Amino acid sequence: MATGPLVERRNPCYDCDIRDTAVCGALKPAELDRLNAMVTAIDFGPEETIFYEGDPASHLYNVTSGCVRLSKLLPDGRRQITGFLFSGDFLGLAYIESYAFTAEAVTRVTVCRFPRDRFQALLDDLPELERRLLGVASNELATAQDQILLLGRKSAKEKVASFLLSLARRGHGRRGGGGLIDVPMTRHDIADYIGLTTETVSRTFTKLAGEGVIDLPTPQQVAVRDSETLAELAGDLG
Amino acid sequence: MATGPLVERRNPCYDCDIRDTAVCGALKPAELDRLNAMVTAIDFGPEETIFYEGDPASHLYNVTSGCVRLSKLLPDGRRQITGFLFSGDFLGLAYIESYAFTAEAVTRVTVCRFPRDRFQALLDDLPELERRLLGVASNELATAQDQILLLGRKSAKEKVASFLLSLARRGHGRRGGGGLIDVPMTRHDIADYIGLTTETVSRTFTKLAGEGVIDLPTPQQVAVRDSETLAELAGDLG
DNA sequence: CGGCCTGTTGATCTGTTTCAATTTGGGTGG
DNA sequence: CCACCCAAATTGAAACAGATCAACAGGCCG
Repeated sequence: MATGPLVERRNPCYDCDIRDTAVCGALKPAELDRLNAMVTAIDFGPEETIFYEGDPASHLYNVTSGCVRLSKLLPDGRRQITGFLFSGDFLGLAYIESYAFTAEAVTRVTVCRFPRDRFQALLDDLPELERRLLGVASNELATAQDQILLLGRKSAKEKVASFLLSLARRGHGRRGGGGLIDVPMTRHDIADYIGLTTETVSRTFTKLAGEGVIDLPTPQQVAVRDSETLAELAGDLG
Repeated sequence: MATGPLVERRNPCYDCDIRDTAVCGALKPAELDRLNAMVTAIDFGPEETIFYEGDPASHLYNVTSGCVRLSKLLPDGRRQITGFLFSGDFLGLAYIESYAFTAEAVTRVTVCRFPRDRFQALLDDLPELERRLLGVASNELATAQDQILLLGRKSAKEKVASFLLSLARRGHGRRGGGGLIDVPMTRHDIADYIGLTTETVSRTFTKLAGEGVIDLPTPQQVAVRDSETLAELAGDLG
């Protein structure tokens, strides 16, 4: 399980695919220059670690492609995945000295990395950016609360249905079109995200397929057959 | 279950107990005047509703005394409490049009209420305040992630231990001193917070008492006897 | 070609829920 | 002041969802 970046690139802002959707979208050209001057684009291979829980929080990140998982560990090794990030998602939003979770690449991943102190300084000059960050934080909070509802009160089937729906909505898989969901993470990752075991996740997928709600062309692809029922199973929106 | 404020008071900022600890602590006297001009202090009795999930998010709040619970409902009535708020806690942090959860008074509660639009306008002029709000959001996010870990991966006993520790740390009960924790919420509330049933919560309390980890002088008071063991059970800090 | 990781499926086990009383305690009206 | 009333809490027995233990299949890489 090697860690460390595969590739580093300077001045990536000017040909950024996601500039408008990410926090940087708030910036005027001159401001973008300032941001660009402090950013490094980095690639990570699957299973590589971006940072560990407890590391000094020296950088902020923006995911520009791929899928990242955030996780926390209990002393005995039990793992909880607190979130999956996709292209456009912000990472490292925390006014604390060290990261509260580990961030690892699920697929091949590209991130933009900003030194925290310099980003902070930029924030002082750009209330626009800070406003945007507050919006990001607010969204993440709402997402976290949906996940709390899921973990605390939903059955295995409801959890899986909710998970698939959120993937369908957020996962920027290229094939996102006709109800075909790209599932880049393993059953184990999914289990650690929705508070189940690998076996239960697998069984639930199989059962949903048996009921005609989904198809499983491959383990990494889910075709939604009956989105009506899937949404109903999910209970709420999430 | 009557709702509605018991008492309203204007210009409450000048004799505010918690001004320094709350977000308002960032303000200079002249700025405090502006805030004071838009704030109303409101009292709620136990079980009264401050706002409902889905209501237009017209106000922001600061809890100045008592205990508030935030909850979400599934269509069939299952409830998940997403958090308890105490004196000094901010409420309504959400850049969205409607509240994502219901807020209800657990005890008698006093809140300071700000109209959202006017508060927003104040924010435009006071980057200091916005910064502070970002800090609040960041803390809430970290707390939410701890709760996700608890809900997804901890046993009933670990959940209760973690809950008690967080109460001991956050609950501003006057008697907070010598390991005596004030537990203002019912077993049912606790259950809906940590993803269990009332019965399991009750049994777990009893068991912890039987093991000499805690004492239960009354259902609303927990005396920590062996904080070492309690912390170990909680697993992490949370 | 062989080994390994991921996923699936089966059989059993168990922590927690569910269902069902019973007890406790605080508030109220006589 | 006391007796009653009701909600909250506790305790017990039975049921169940999901975990655990175990075996096996398929795909990918060396």
